[in-house]
Amino acid sequence: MDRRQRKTRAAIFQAFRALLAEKSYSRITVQDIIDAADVGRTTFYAHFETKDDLLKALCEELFGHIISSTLDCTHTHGLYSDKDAPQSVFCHLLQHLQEDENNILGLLSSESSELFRRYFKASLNQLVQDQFINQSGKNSAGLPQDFLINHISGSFVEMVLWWIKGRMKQTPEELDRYFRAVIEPVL
Amino acid sequence: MDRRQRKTRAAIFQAFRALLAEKSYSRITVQDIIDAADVGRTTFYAHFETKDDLLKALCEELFGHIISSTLDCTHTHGLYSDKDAPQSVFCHLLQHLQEDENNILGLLSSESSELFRRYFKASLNQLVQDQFINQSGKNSAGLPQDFLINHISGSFVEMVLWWIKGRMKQTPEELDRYFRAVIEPVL
DNA sequence: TTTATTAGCGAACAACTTGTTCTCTTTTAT
DNA sequence: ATAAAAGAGAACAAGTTGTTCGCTAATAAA
Repeated sequence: MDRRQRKTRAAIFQAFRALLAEKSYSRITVQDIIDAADVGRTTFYAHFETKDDLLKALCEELFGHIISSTLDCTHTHGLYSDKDAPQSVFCHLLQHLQEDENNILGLLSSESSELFRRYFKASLNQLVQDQFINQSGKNSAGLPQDFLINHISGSFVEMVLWWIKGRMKQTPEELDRYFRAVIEPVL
Repeated sequence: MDRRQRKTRAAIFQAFRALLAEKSYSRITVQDIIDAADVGRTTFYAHFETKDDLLKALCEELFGHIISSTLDCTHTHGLYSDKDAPQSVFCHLLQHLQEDENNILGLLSSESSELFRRYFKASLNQLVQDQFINQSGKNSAGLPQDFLINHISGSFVEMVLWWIKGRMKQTPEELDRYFRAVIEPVL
């Protein structure tokens, strides 16, 4: 890929993140983005079809990175098979999120970023589903598998949002304990 | 209130709902609404400050109705105190949602209706919080109370969305059973 | 190093959206 | 019957979107 393209793409992403940190997605205009990124209008539309397209690309980049990195640690530890492992998959995820604080969390907490939430959850769904299918074929209490998957990833997203709104006072380890407490009983 | 105002307000609400059923909130313009409601531009802005304001009003109307109706039944049955009551609070809620299928569910499932989700969850939060505070002062496993409240209402919203996406194949009673199965263990 | 290719710039553009401000007409309450 | 309130309708500035022009500069390949 052309160096110019890389630079432009990076500039747009960075500008977009900075803007997302200060105002809600729906109020950010393409004009804002190209002003902040200091690129021409034409250039923006050469890279992305729409603003939504940009958000999608950003989500894929961020979550793709986090999830794949988390999946790596899955090969050694199961989802929750090793009950007292200091590094459960979800704890790993939370740590990543904490590290990416400036990038991701502003995004997630900003109102109306429904698209962002959707990508986050979609990534989680896949992660959880992989774990369920590869590991335990049994679902407790006759609950539909997709219901359970949805419940787990949905609860996780909700928890993370709650965490952010509360200014992230808890450590990833604490949060992980909370999450285990409400999820393990249903596994 | 003036009869004209009532009629106008109703027309706008109805037009708004119809539009929400067919396209996403973010793509609905004020122009669409006033065309569908057949009211003047001035009239719309005399009633609502912005489009968001309209959504807020609609949410308050819909959820206010459902929640308060559900709260009534709370006085007889506790949240889950009467374990096998045919009418738990959540089941009650789900039945209401099913009845309002055409109105509410299209709204909730439509993409980007983050505001709508927020109001739904805010209403639920209050409902759950009331139950928690009035009823049992003990939270299991040392989980923070607001975490638990968030977990419960968040899970409920997620479940409802999952329900809708899956074309509402389950009955409210079935859903209620699912929900109890994943929530009761943490109470 | 030269050259063809590609990316980006900047301006202009039509089409649309928003929210406001007029004037004029109709409905309502009293 | 009449004053007050609500709505219609048109016009408006300001802003947004996505596209299309040439024109310039960076890049990769020869």
